[in-house]
Amino acid sequence: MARRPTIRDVADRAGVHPGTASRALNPAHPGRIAEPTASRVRTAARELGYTPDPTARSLRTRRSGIVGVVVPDLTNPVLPPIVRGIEETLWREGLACLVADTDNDVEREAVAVRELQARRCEGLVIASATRDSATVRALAGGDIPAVLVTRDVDGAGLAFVAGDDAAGVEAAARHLVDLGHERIAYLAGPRELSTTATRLAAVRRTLPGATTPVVVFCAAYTIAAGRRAARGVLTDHPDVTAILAGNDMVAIGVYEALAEAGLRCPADVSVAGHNDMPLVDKLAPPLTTVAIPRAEIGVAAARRLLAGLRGEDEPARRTLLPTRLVVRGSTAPPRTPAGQSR
Amino acid sequence: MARRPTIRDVADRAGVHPGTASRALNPAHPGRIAEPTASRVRTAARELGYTPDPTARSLRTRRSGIVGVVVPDLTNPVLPPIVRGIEETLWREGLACLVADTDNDVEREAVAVRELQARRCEGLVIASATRDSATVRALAGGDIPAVLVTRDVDGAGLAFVAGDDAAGVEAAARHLVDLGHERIAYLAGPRELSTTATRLAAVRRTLPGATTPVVVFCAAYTIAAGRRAARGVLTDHPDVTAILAGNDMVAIGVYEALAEAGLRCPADVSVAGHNDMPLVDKLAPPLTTVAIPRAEIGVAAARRLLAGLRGEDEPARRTLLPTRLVVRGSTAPPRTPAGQSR
DNA sequence: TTGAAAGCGCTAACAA
DNA sequence: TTGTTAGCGCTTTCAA
Repeated sequence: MARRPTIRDVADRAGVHPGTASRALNPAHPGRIAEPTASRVRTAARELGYTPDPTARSLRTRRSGIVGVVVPDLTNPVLPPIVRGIEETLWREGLACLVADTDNDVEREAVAVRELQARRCEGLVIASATRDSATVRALAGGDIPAVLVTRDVDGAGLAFVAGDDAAGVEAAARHLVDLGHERIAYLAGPRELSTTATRLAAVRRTLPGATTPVVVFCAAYTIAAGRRAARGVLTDHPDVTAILAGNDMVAIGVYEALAEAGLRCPADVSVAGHNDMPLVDKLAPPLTTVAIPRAEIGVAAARRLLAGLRGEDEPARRTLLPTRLVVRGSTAPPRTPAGQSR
Repeated sequence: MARRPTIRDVADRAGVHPGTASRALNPAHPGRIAEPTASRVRTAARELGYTPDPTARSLRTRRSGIVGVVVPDLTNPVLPPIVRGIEETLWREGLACLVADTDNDVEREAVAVRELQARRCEGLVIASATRDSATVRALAGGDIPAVLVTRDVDGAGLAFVAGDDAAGVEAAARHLVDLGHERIAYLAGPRELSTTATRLAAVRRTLPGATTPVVVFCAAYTIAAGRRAARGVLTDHPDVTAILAGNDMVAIGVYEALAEAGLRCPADVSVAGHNDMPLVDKLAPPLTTVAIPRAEIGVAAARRLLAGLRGEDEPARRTLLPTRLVVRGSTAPPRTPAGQSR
């Protein structure tokens, strides 16, 4: 037999009707099957090496067994572990992941979601390109469940799973204050990301009064943007003794700006980042940063989606997983007495 | 209309038969359609917001429009850019990627391939867990085309796309020799990977005679394995003045072992890596390494698969893309006169 | 050039 | 408990 076996072949071999064979192979469905019959069918299926055709099954059941995963940039080290967590968890439940990389482009995000829906995916996990994505917002109340990871979208009202950035940033800010820093700059990420707002709010909340931070927004979460922003801060606010960066890439940009300015870290300026991406513990100096539970975020997002697929109604709209401040060599007490400029 | 429009709805609206509507929407097929009719159908489709159901189409055409991408570990920084390149290229051709992460486990690799085939994927792009994967070997001469990326499988005879590691390693080795190093150690990767063999062979070819290298295999491409291997080398061969590492993670392990031993890089020992992974240019010292064209490898692999899908017969079984030696601060001339021990 | 009809492989409602 | 029948939405032969 050249073509692959169908349910008909199995039924013939077991001497039953295709419908019966189908039921025998898909238990727990309406219409119990006598054990001897079921066993005969299973044997026939095994002998033939039968695997149900997912396409035909999908057409009939209107379930594709496919979940769409939309990410802004697979190259961003935060995302692969998350995708991995999603993928493993879903795969274990018999769901396959179609992954789409939008390259941080809203247009491509729209195309990806449309394409995914055309392919009848049953659910979506999305790390959106921007916090005001119309595409994502349109998903709310749609016919398939969607879960946002890492990046929330304003007013979408969708399930959201991420690390508890606020707590992490708060710990980082408090750490700097405890070291004795009084002039702290915060290099926020790009305005179009929800993470930027979350982290910035946490900083503002944690550094009140005397230690009111200098805040500068970076155009992107990149080394170059961080370097530019840090240059500005060092020029305009020479009394700053600590810089809290929106993420690790930005923090590395700060390292570069400090080197350019002939300043040393942490002797002259302390620096802290966010994400604890690979190798930041090997930098000179090793970077103090906020570690986020990447794989767990992926797993939690997948679980949340599975709950949505089962029709469970929003048990928890927001799931924030614990983050952890990792203190390394880039933060130290300010060298100069408080209040004194360099 | 609650349900999504079918070809029937389009046909009704255009006042034609479904078969005609189908042909009008899929041009270049047998049976030309009169332009006015075609135009009417297209308008109707547009007005209804019709998108063909990929499931039904698949069932009929026996083409799923899905390609399987199997990777050993999405967390390995080499892979995401490759996956991205594959995914973008394929997506542009209307093919979607089902991504499976095998966690470097042969068993899971087998399961993933089986599952992917059950889902009727039309082709596979695989970075195999090991160079002797029976699963991958079984794919040769199978009914769907498969392309190997980065990691080859012995005797599989499948299309293979990767960076030209041999040339890269050769350049690195020659660089060390040119600097004046005469005792060079090579810390090879795990034996079960084809990259290990390729790179090692290149080293052996490049360092003949007097500079015959000390070779040690690492249990894995990790920092810890690199550290262990380097410790051994430093103890057993104190005259070694340069260490070429199987990849960047191993090189970082070497950095650690040197620090433990109170040796400095590059003053006491030069170190070079492979892959040019993110941030190795920010290490202390910045790592000399071989850069591989990651995204391009992904694109090339996808193109190769597309060729296979079109039935083009093996235009080029092996595609090796140019690598580039990036010289940074971790390599320098040996401090001690040649032949003299530290 | 278009219509008619069949069927991809499966499952679910209904009947026996 | 099992068989019968119909049909998911599409494409593609065959006829007209």
